[in-house]
Amino acid sequence: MRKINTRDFQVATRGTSREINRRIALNLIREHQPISRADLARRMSVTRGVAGVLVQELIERGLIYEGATGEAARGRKPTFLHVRAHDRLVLAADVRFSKTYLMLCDISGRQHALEVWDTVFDPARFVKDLAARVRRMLKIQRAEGNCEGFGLVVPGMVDHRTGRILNAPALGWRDVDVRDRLAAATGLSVQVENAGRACALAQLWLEHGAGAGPHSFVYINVSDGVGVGYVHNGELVRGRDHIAGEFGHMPLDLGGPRCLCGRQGCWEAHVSNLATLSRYFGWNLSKLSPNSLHEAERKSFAVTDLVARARSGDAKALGAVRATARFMGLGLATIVNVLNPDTIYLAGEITAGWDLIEEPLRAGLAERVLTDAAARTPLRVSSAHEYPRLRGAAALIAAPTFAAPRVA
Amino acid sequence: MRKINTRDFQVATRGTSREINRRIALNLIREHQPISRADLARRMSVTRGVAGVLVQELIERGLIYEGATGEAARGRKPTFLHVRAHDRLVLAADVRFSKTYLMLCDISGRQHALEVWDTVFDPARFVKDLAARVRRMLKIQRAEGNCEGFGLVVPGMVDHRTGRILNAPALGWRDVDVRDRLAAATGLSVQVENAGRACALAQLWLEHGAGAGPHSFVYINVSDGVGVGYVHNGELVRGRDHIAGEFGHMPLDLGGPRCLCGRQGCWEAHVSNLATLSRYFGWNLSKLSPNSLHEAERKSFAVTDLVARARSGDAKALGAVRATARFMGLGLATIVNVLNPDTIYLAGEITAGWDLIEEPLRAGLAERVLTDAAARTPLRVSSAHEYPRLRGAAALIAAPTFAAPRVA
DNA sequence: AGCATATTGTTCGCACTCGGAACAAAAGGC
DNA sequence: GCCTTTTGTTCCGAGTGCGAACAATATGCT
Repeated sequence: MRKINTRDFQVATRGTSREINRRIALNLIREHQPISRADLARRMSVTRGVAGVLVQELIERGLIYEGATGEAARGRKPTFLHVRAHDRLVLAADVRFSKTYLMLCDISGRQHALEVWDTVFDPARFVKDLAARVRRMLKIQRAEGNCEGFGLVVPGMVDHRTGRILNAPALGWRDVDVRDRLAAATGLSVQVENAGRACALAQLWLEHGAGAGPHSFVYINVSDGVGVGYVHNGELVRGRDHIAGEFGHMPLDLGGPRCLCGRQGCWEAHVSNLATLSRYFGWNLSKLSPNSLHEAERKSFAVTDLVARARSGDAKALGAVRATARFMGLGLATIVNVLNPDTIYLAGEITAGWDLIEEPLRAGLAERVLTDAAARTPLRVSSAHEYPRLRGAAALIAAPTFAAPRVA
Repeated sequence: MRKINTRDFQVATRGTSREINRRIALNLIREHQPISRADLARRMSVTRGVAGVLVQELIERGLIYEGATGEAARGRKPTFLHVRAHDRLVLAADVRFSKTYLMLCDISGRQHALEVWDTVFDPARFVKDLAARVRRMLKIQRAEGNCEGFGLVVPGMVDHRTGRILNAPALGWRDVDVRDRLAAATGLSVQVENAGRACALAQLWLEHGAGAGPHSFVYINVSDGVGVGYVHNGELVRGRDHIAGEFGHMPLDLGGPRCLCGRQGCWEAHVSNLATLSRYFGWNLSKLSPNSLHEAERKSFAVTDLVARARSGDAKALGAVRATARFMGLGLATIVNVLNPDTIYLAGEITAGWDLIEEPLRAGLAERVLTDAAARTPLRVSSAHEYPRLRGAAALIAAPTFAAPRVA
């Protein structure tokens, strides 16, 4: 029951019905491939005649192709249809504090090439360097002129509409225009997005069996900070100022531990990797410099190691991990009470110890959730796909092909 | 950029384009009435021929009517079109702890009749009594057989799809089916919804100039508890278990004051009328019975009186009101960080003292909001329309006439 | 081998849609 | 009285889904 926005609507033309049905057909083929025209017609509840025309148009536009002939118990054998994906390439990049990742993949997220190097922090040099690597990668992979776009993922707040990076503390970037500069330097259409939201997009568009997945969910990545992406009705929620989903800094405890953002008691200050390690080492957060986590990293001791110690019988490590888990649950309770999503996906180093943390996490959740049904909200550790952020960057480019047409 | 749900989609038929454009036309007429066919055609960017057909069909369906002839500087004078509203009646009821309200109004929310009486708490007797009053009201108003539906608003969690009231502590109702019983007793189609969400619906569908209003907003009503409705993209967010929007019980302070829900530190426990009065009278919340608020009511001293005292120079009253305002701002900060709505509407007794509370409220908001832009999120005290909950109940029935058709 | 049956995929007429142009109707200015 | 302007209607054309008939292709039975 959506209200029509009378200041921004889309009148239906003669071609609107076709447009709608073509998109539906494309998505059904994507999720049930290989599939015949007749089967498609049955799934859409239209005649085979209509399905045939839709398929013809999708083939002409290069979105699908005819494959082998299938088997049938009786009657004429069907010709199978497939979505054209393996030769439709996109570029994806992920800028992090330590490293920058660049991947060439197809629109279903299958990797063709990958390159990793130390992050360049100066925006101008960053763009120049990245553009050069892009050109080289496209040349080596013989993909010049055959790349449909470039998705860039950044740890920070991003205005996806204008492509400006509003604030990325880990990189020291503030109000930097990366999209247009990168587009000019590479000749590609560039999309920029925040890391947490990108992961949610990857989950929505690229996960296997995504058709059967929920259309309203929250994706939570707990690592240096807490990255969150909120998808409602198959649509990423970005918000008026592009900050929607910033659950990391909601307070659990106004007088609680100091957060890197300068405030006290943020959820992030209770559950980030730094918070978990601090519990183990007895660090005093309010006296730590913002770079302490990277010091710990340099000492090459991360949450993954802490989980390993907890697993091998270190009671103090187990205690630290489970304490974090309880606070994770308490924060999730607010998310459940407020957004009441179909599913919550969890990611981050600490989820490697899911068997250790599930019980205290669910206890924390149950402690503050309002109904029994809500306490049973499915929690799923994000499937172990590699590079969810890069896949999200790819989804930025792939999604428009498959998305519902804008209507009414 | 919405993903098509392949398990629940709507194929376009021959009539889909017409359906879409008819709805757009209806909404444009509603928001710009009186309006001519030619003007409608210009606003829709279609030819006058198409607009003429759409208008003809809307007239045949009884949704609009032709009114007077307008004036024009030159040329043939236009015939004005209006949405038919004044003779399309709906019933709206609002059940509260003290009183139950029943209103007969038209689909634009204009009141025709109103009745108020002491709430009956036994569900069976409640339904029987309410149905009798409905019949009488329809008879007196000569509206029998001319009422398009019945919207019921309840203080508690409601499964809008099945019409079951899951939990309404103020009424002592738990898992009660009211909709079907009420539908059987009155012969009307009945819709049930939670109070906070109903207010949001009223704001979305019935406010004057709603066409110019935001399509993503949060409506917050602070009174006995905190009622919230969240509208995203012109659509009310209800959630998997129909609890979405329960911001009242997010923690500000895990060790904070005890809440009526049994937990500690909920936002509601900091800002409800009971919390505000407790600050003034020095009550100890953890020792209060759940009915303390009603005791205060019986003493006929409410937050409205507290605001009056604050205004007349009672420093302690002013302090209590402003302390609540700061906590309201702190909670709003989480809402802004998480949903980042276009606008936040505020309602409740304490907003009567908006000039007193705006400054500490905005200070609390700024304290925890992540960007300057977000701190500037428009806060608007809900326009002083009477009975927002009853108007919300009416909107439950009126909305389907104007909502966007389901497509793709 | 010949025929019935079953299934896939195509083709055609029909009713419906928007889009554009021509038209009639109604008003004011000269 | 005629021109100009604006509104509202009518018509035909091109594009749509829908149903039925059709051709193509396979299997099973006699």
